[in-house]
Amino acid sequence: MARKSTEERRKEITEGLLEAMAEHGYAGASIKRIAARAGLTPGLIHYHFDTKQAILLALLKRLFVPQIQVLRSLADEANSAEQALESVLEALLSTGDSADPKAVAAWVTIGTEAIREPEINEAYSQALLEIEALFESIVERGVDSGEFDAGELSNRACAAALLAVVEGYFTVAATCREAIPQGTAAQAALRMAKGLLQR
Amino acid sequence: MARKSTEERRKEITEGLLEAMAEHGYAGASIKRIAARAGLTPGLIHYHFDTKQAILLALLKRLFVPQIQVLRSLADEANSAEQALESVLEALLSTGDSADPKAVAAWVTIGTEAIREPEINEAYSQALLEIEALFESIVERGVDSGEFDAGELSNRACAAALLAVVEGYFTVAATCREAIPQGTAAQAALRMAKGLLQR
Amino acid sequence: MARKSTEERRKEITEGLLEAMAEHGYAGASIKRIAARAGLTPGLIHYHFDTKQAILLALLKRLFVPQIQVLRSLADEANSAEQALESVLEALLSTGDSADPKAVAAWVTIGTEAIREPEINEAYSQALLEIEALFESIVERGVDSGEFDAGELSNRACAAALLAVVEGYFTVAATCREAIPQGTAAQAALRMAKGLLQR
Amino acid sequence: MARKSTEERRKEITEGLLEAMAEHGYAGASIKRIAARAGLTPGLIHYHFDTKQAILLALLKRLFVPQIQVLRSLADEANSAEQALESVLEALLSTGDSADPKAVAAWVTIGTEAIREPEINEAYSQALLEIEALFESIVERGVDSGEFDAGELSNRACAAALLAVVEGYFTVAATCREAIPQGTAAQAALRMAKGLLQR
DNA sequence: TATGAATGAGCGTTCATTCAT
DNA sequence: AATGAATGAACGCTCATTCAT
Repeated sequence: MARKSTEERRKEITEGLLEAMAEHGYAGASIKRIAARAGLTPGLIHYHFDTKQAILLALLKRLFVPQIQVLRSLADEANSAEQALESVLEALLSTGDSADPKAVAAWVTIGTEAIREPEINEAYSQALLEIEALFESIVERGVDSGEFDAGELSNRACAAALLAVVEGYFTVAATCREAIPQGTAAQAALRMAKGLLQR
Repeated sequence: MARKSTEERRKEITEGLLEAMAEHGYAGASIKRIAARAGLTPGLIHYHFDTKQAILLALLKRLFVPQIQVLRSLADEANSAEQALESVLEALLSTGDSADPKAVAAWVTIGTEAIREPEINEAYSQALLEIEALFESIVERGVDSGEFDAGELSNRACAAALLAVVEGYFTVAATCREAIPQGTAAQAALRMAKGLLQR
Repeated sequence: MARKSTEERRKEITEGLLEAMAEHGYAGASIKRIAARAGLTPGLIHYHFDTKQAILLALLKRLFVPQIQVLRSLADEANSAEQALESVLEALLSTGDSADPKAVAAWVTIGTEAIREPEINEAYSQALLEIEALFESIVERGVDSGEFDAGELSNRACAAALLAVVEGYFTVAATCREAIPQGTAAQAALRMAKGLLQR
Repeated sequence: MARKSTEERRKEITEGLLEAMAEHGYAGASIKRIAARAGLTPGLIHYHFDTKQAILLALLKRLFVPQIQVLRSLADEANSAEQALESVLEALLSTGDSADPKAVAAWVTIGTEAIREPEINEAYSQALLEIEALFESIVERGVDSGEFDAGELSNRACAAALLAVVEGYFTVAATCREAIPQGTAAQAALRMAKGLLQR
């Protein structure tokens, strides 16, 4: 086995978990399977990660961090709150609707682990809260500019609703793709968002 | 141990799975733990269920069937499509928002198992499709009566969006309750639904 | 595999540990080896014992409890403190000197585990303290009757010294039998004991 | 890392084993832990020692050789056999009673490894036999000078008894310090030795 | 000398399932 | 209908040792 740096190996291993998890779930993604997917020997996994959970946390980070950065850029570059909303939902849901199914399945699976593993919960909750905060900033911008009106709801409650829409499309896409008419997720979400925030 | 009918035992066992799953996830809900929660001996579990997966399917049914019946009644009894929408969302999301967290966690967990277990997927997908069909019938009723206008979206796409909202609130509630301002889920969902379907 | 009660199995398993430990030490006495010695399958070990350490504790008890009972009887039945001392040392050291080498090796091995495992330490310490207490009661009896005189030492310090003699013979017997001229342990120990306690 | 001579490194490594063993026992003293305690990298350990067992042998030597030399000097410098006995027991048991607990624990731990590892057994046995020989020479000197009388026991049997006392105090001190009233070990041992050898 | 990635066997433990009672 | 002992495979993880660098 050619020697590589820990950073390279860690990337390969999280990728191995992604693939193993898509096929077998988290519990079924055994160290042996992760290793096989990554083309490594099982013993090496624990040289680079202390625990299996640590791999999951690394995968969560790898899925989330680039995504949230893209979303923030899109929001920043938009000329209006409405445009920001549109491009963020588009970015999230053309993924949720049609793009990398493995990543979506992994995201949903991580969410389920987060229900009862405190450390996973902390990281996953933080991710959800960052997405929510992004939505809230867009809502606030729209309210300030007069584009939006949250009615009786707080900006935060609106942001939570938008977060729920996105997470919900992920869940449905991962479990019952046929329930979502192809290509309608982003459009329907945007329509709901505008309805939620209309003057 | 006094002998009980198979039906009573099956109910106790699915309840045991619900509780064990809330604490340990599906993989962690061992037969031993399920038995302990149900106050039974491990050997008895396999007398009433062939496999662990069969218990999960029974739990899914137990969670879903009464719920969909209630929802259908609410929709039928409503005087308008809008009122049907309101009472259905209210029924689903006052649950998703504040009611039995164990049931919500179990539902989300079952969804994740459905990603890769064909038999679970079939049952879970059918459940989602039934909820979607209910939403679609409400949308159709509203469109027919002139209350709603789905715009460029098909009735089905609108129903899928409403399904996503509900599932999304469940997921977020199960993993990061603090992300949802208390008591706003049903109201925000209704606002989105009306925006989605406004004339 | 014929079905037996837990109590029978637990006895077989502690016996398996005794034998595996004599040959491989505690760390080397793997569950697999214990099972093989006991003629059981590995999975069954953990049905009857929660942890490997629990087996060690059970073995400690099995080695110690009958022994201390015998010693107490011997002391009680003796007509004088001197005779009590003689029969107790004889009982301990004809064992330590020549009898079941596996049991002696196991005892010494358990002692070493007791250095750093708190639960083992508690049980092993209690065993040592019970032996010491027995010696102390004999010393006290002798002092009271005028047979013995502990000089500047407390009765307890004398008991500790006697305990050390016994434990020391065990250790030397387990590691370097040739260092002890055969059949001299009990006699030499008694001579030392009398010297320690002479008027 | 500045390069150091092999001899210095070997000393650091045996010291690392001593500390790791005090906390985790021999089996639990992994190369990684030894390296960490010694402030070295794991790979380097096997540059200086072929096997883990070789480190244990080196540690045994490091603990034993300086000690036996001191003891021999003390015996040589004494004006009488009795004085020799007194200073040797004092040197051994003010250690066993109160001094470096890590070294005592390590000594006892090495003894247990010696039960079943032939190479360790050889080295440990030799150490015990050298201590015994020292005691035997003191006994012989006393018998020759008329200070001592071994009675029916051989000089060797007396030496073995003294060895047992010392080893026993080590064991008890390592496992159940509270069993030994502080500061009494050397005094009680000497009283026993004199009793053993009295005219 | 020194590093730390890599190996593969083995560890204690858990598990769904079976089945004699 | 019920018990709980029994099975054997698989689990996450640790390990002494090797070796390319």
